[in-house]
Amino acid sequence: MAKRILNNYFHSLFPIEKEIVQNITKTFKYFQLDKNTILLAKNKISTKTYFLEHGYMRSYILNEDNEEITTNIYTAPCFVNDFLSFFKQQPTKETYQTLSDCSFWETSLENVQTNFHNLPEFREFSRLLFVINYSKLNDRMIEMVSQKAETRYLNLLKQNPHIFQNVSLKIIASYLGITDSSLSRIRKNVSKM
Amino acid sequence: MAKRILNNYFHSLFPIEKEIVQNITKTFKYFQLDKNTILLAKNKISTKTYFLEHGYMRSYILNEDNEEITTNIYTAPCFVNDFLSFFKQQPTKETYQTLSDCSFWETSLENVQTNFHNLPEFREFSRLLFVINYSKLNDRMIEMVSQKAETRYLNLLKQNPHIFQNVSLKIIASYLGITDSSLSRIRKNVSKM
DNA sequence: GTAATTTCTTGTCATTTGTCAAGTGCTGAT
DNA sequence: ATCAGCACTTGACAAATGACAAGAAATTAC
Repeated sequence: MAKRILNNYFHSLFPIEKEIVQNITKTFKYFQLDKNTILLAKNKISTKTYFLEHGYMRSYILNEDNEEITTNIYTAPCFVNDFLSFFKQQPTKETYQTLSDCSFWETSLENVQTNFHNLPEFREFSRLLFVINYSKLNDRMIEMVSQKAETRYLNLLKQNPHIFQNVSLKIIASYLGITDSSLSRIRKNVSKM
Repeated sequence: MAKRILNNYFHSLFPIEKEIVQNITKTFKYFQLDKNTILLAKNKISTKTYFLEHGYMRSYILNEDNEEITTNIYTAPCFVNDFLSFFKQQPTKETYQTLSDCSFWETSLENVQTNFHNLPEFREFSRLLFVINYSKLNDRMIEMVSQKAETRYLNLLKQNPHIFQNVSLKIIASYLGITDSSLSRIRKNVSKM
């Protein structure tokens, strides 16, 4: 499998030499998963870092009533990592599941550590990836506390329209922090306007 | 001013040699701010990293109705950073304000960069700090989407009772994503039980 | 192709939270 | 000492969202 998409992802984030990217990605291995497969289960320790090349994924937790709360929806191409589990080598609280047939590139914690210590460019890249993820999470949190469900729905529809063709409304609803009934009503309202 | 609290903070996070910590913190400068002072204003670029030694702070944004939404409440001792602004050198969306008289240690981006490149232990520390912050933010986000206001209030009261003695209920309410009226009613309800 | 399952919508009603306005009590400036 | 402003509470009502159940539509399994 060609690593074109993986390599391009590095270039899209910040300026970096082709040779360095190839050096970083040479340890990445390709694999595929069918729809509705668990990539990383709750309570497991993440030992790999994953790049989602094609497809859709989500992470979710179970609340006290054993309902699945979708914490994130991933649209390829992107990295899919449980930072806490991966870097602190502790069990994850979340479950990572494919929402469509997916293709991935993975590499081990050891390879990441090696690159991190040997390649300043990889450190820059990792830091940037961290910061971008942190920032997205912060934006999402601000959205959750300061905007009503309809606004959050409209923002998601605008920023990520594809997921509405590929992810069930029930999952999107739990990502928005509402029930599927409420989302259904909001969609009805919006379509009337 | 003695750097005891600052130095101890490093040791409390992970095992690290005393000499290395002293090497890291030798460039930190001490300063104080009165209550209700802006540490870092919206649209400014953060050029310093701050360690809050004593006191309480918050960060907030303005929503479309120009209401202040508290994004974070900081209880000393802790680092107070706008990661995105600091590491990408771009304007911050948030304003950082003291909620009590505060004392700080600060150092420049250049010093952080130098330490980051020269000291593997500092890289580890930074990564850990980042992962911890990311994880806290993720937990908060999950709480916001999956629990009702009363539960969020009770959790905050349990995890951080001090802030109720030091931060106004209006600010705490906006941190919890509700109005001050609602928080007042919730408190009344809870006290009845 | 048919049955089973899942997804999505909708109705009814309850609960939570917001909005606005008023009132009380505290604090700080002069 | 007084006044202005702020923090907090409360009441009345409105809006948003949830809970539950039923049914329609789409998808999946066999």
